[in-house]
Amino acid sequence: MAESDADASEPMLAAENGLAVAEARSRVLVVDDEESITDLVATALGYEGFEVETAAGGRTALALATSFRPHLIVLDVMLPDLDGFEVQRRLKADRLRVPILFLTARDATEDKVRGLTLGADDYMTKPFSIEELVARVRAVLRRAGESEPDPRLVFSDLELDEATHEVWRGRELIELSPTEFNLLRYLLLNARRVVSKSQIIDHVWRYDFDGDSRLVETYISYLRRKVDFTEPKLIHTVRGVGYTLRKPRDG
Amino acid sequence: MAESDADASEPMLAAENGLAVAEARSRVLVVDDEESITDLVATALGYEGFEVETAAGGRTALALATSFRPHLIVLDVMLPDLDGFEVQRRLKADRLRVPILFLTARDATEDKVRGLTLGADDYMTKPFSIEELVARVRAVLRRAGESEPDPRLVFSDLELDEATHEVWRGRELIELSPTEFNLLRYLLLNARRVVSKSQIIDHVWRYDFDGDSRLVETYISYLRRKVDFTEPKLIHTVRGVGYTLRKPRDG
DNA sequence: GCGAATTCTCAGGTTCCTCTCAGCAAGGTG
DNA sequence: CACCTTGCTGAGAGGAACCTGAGAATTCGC
Repeated sequence: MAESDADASEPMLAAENGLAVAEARSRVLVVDDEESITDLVATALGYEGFEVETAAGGRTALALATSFRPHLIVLDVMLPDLDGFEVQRRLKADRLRVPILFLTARDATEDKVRGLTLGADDYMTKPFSIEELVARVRAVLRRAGESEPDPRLVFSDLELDEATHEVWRGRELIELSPTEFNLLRYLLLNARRVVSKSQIIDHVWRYDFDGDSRLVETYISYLRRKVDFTEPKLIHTVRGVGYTLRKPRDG
Repeated sequence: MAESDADASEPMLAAENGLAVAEARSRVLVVDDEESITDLVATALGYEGFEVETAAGGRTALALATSFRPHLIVLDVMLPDLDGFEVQRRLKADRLRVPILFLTARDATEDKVRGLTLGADDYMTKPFSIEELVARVRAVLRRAGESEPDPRLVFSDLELDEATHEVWRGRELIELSPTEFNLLRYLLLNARRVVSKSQIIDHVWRYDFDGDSRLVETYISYLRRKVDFTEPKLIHTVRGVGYTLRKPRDG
């Protein structure tokens, strides 16, 4: 009986699947007064391997900024006590240089938030999709110099660059709409694994989407036409279960 | 990039039964107001080696959550007192982080259940099949306990991967329909053990299936044609009793 | 605000799957 | 062997899951 239960000393990186290898866990602070939002974001980021702390207001956030020392703050602009910009100002005043990903209501913004994308900071409008949030968190950390995985997702001759938002099939550059891009990225992140339609909806669509999950079929159809027009076919239906990226035959 | 190499020559030394390695018994709490359901699920999970407790309502469930300290809760959404989501909310409020597998009626879903496949949680629609429930319970526990390698079931040169839904016989990739896949998984889980046709119906088909158990013969026939076309034959009939996976030599 | 791009809904068509049945094969028993 | 029981498998009806084109609704860019 070989009892090597200690630890799998062989990291055995999952072959083709470019799945998360042990990175030094980045700490993320999530600030929003709606608990459903902090829950959602914390769950998603926690599952992605981040160390997460949450706060419901600006003052708590400032306190945690010094004790938890996050590498990034996901910060709602609208807060009951101090608004997001005020939090940012005070952090700067305290010489705490930490990049911020702002969350804002869909309409309000435009002017105030513009200019944020210049520095290390970025912003997203609510409601957002989980996959997009995760992608931006990684992007901001990458810009800020934290070590983050290569923003290139590759499977067979299909290639997606998160930084430039370009997609290639072989030598051909493909134009995708935002949703198509996000769906393809999700499939690439889970290459070879079968993902169900509800998983897709949960990750790729905005969290307030309440339509039919059959919409996924339509977008798969779009993707097939745009990126899977050639052999080998990569997008496969697993009837009754979901979809998967897979090389046909002797993968 | 070279095509996939490696594997292939793996010695396949799971000669003996690739059956469940003894895990520290996980505790599962099953909550449903129909006793027939809790009975069914509790029996099945108990037989799979889980320590099981049941509750008929939300309040009892909450009480047991603290005293029984389950690793996972199988929770009906529709309950007489507190509904499933309320239970989830209160657990969170109490800082009891326990993953939940929700059970919902077949139609009701889509709207409220959305978002559950994000983190550790998951859901199933009623009526379900026992094997699928067990598979999901394991999947959720695996996710919650941090990633184990791909859940592969192996017997002789027959191999089934639950994550990618791929089935191999030797080097050949096999296409299976959902029911065929579930049946084969059940046989693999019970490798070398003889399972009767009624056991198969009870575990692999939805619990409200009321057809003839001779249907199993048809599916065994399909499986033989697809995965047992070569020596050594692995699927064997035990006349008057049932079926079993077995290598011809031993017996 | 207007046109264009994108997202989403819907329904017809298609493919594949499930399940039933019937006739034949194989094992068991007198 | 004759007979009976049990299992095997091909054929096919009906249905479920899926695909895709067309167009309505929404959002975006200017």
